Amino acid sequence: MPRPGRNTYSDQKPPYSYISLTAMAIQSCAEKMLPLSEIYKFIMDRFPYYRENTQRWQNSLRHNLSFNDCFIKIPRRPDQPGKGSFWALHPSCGDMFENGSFLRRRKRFKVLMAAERLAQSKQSEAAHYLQQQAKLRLSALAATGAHLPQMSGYGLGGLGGGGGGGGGGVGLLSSQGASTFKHPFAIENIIAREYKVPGSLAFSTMQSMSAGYPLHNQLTAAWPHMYNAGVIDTPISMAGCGGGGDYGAYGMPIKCHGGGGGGPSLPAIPVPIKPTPTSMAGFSAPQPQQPHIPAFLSNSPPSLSPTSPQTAASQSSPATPSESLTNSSTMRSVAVH
DNA sequence: GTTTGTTTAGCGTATT
DNA sequence: AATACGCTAAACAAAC
Repeated sequence: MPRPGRNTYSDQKPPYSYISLTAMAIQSCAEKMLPLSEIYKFIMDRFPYYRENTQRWQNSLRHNLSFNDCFIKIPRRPDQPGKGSFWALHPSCGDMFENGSFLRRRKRFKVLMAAERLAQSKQSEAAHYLQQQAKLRLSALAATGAHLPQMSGYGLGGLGGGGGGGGGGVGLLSSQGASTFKHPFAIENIIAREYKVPGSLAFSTMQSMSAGYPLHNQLTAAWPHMYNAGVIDTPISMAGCGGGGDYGAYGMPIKCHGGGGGGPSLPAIPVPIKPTPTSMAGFSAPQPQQPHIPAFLSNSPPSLSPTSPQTAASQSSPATPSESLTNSSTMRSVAVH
């Protein structure tokens, strides 16, 4: 894998797959979701290589978005007209690149019903598992959500030294606290390792990260009214992107427009775009109002990107994702490797 | 008309 | 060798 020079890939093709690039773009945005056009923009802004042959790579990128389960499509809200939906990362896709190569994933990410998988083994175990998951989710949400600004789970809370910290100890929470978590696709992690971390160490770093990230927190933050109104029942309610979430993964301010701070926003209802082939028929989710919280709070040491901040990736005002996403089969699924 | 999204297909490469 | 993954191309439909 070519090792690009510092700060720029010049015209060389970046050593990242489209999946990586897309994930970077999504992660760079405070809302952790971007419309396709913004993903394009991010990639072109950051990688000059992709300023040419746009039709070719953009077609490939779209293919990847649709084809790979690690990307979730989130429809726009009705009051936010625009083309296309928003794209987010599947909460459980964090360890796709466990082998440290962003050119080639360890294994293709696919969603599969956790319960189904368990049911394949033992029904009683499945029930026990689901009960435990529900408890852990409650605990994790209670421990983190009450204090964390929206982005704290992505290490952004560390920008201000505060933010999250909610901390550890409970269930899925690691001792390092949620505020230092950086999603594997956060560009700090993706690019920083290029310069900072020898491969093996980077791998362990990646491996230390859990297989997910607190998407639920985002969702809750994005659509607090959904929760407050009882449309979605959740133990936490957080501020929107105006509440400290104005920084992207690069430490750059990210404009959170539209519904960000408190604009009138009717939530679009994200739908499970990629229903798992194995349907949930015959199986009822244990706690529909208690979304799947992956072990996202298993933190990695904070890594600073040597790359200078460039552009605030997103100026879009995404439709805030809905809890229905977490209730969907998508959220009840697990990464299957 | 353009953009977005889905799907299928083929090929090359890496991994097992 | 078989399989998995990534990339590219293309066709098509839907939305804007």
